[in-house]
Amino acid sequence: MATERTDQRREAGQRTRDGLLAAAQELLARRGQEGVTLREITDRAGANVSAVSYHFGSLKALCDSAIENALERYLDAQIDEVASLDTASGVEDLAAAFAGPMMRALAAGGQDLAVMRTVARVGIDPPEGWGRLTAKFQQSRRDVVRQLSARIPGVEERELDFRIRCAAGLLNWLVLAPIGTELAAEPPEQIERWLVPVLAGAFRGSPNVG
Amino acid sequence: MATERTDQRREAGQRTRDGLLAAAQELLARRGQEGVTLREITDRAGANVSAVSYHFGSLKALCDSAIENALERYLDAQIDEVASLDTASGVEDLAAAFAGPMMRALAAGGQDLAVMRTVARVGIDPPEGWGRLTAKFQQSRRDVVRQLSARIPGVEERELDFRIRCAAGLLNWLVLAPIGTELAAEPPEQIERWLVPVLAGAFRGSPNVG
DNA sequence: AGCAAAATCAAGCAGCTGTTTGAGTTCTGT
DNA sequence: ACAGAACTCAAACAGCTGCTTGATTTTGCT
Repeated sequence: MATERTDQRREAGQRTRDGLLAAAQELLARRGQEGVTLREITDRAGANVSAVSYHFGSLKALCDSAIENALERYLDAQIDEVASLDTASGVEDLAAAFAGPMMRALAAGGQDLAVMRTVARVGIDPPEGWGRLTAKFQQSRRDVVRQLSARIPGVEERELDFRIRCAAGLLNWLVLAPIGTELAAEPPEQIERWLVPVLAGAFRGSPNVG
Repeated sequence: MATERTDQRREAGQRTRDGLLAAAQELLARRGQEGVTLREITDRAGANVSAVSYHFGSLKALCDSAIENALERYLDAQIDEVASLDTASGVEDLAAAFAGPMMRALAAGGQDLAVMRTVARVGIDPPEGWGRLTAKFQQSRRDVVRQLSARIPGVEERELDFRIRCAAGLLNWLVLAPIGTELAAEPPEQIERWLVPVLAGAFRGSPNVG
């Protein structure tokens, strides 16, 4: 048979590897890096404890992988959504695009929400070595600064950057705190109808103060 | 001698009790409830491990006490500051008063900031029984809703309540996330000059959208 | 069929976790 | 002076932590 044929050993290995990643992400979202336990992950994934050492080297490495996955998925989604904005669109559209991935995950719940929670927790306790994604992270912010700068003239870039980080922080908070769960119980249209004005207002700032 | 005379035993007991509370709060602020360790607290406080059982009953009870202390100090400060607002003041003044305690703690650092971090973490992982402070917490929010409602007509109270919780979440985020540390390096006037417009903008929402 | 790589497994390791215990010290009231 | 309360302390406890080990099973290749 061709060497390209399905290698059942490697396939099974991939499956437990993915299961460990999924279980780790779920628990990271729920309790953060400090509250994650090796046995809890392996039990949930139906794997042996030594599978973690075998596939990832250590629990920390597994968590780092899970975090990196989550962060990359989120950043890609946000970068795409902001980049696809029409140049004629307003601040509200930018806010809606910026918050899009988070709002959808909030409404969807499940694993999507777990990914967002993991991302949000990383914003509080950043892992030591997250070098590979720092560039992508800063790119995302620079994209939004540019888009925002085109829509809100007369505010220097450093301040716009601050406002964007505030908006990102607020989104992270909504995903983590109980208020997010309450909000998720509302119909998705109301999430957007309530949240977008707040974000847009934060982007614009006070009208009378410089 | 009078029975009011200094009882050195009880005084010493109070001192280790307070030391344990302070150490617990410091560590709660830094690593959250999951990352706090009995021995780390007692080492930092220069006390014996069994002092925790003796004075509080358990590690969890000690943490609950520390959290309750922090939350009460914060809520009292915020309620006072918002209540002392002039009725002629605007949305920016309300935002400044609302954010006052947090902003000052951010600029001051040290133990004040640790208290705020503990408060912020509680917003994400609320302790099971925080019954005593639920009332004070809701009172604070109702006060701000009333003040905000007087300054922003035409928006229903439920939505104003949401905006206030967004503002509170943003403040909590600033205290916890690295951006807050960066912000604290700036002069205190700039913290206010940047943050108040964002909060006021979030309070007002979008001008063109209902 | 036979060999070797890939993957899984139960068992055990040292170290840390919160809590308990019983003896010890320090101070107060009588 | 003495009884007893208030407090501190070292030592031990069972249970959990992440990780390693050596054997075993499963699979692919010749």
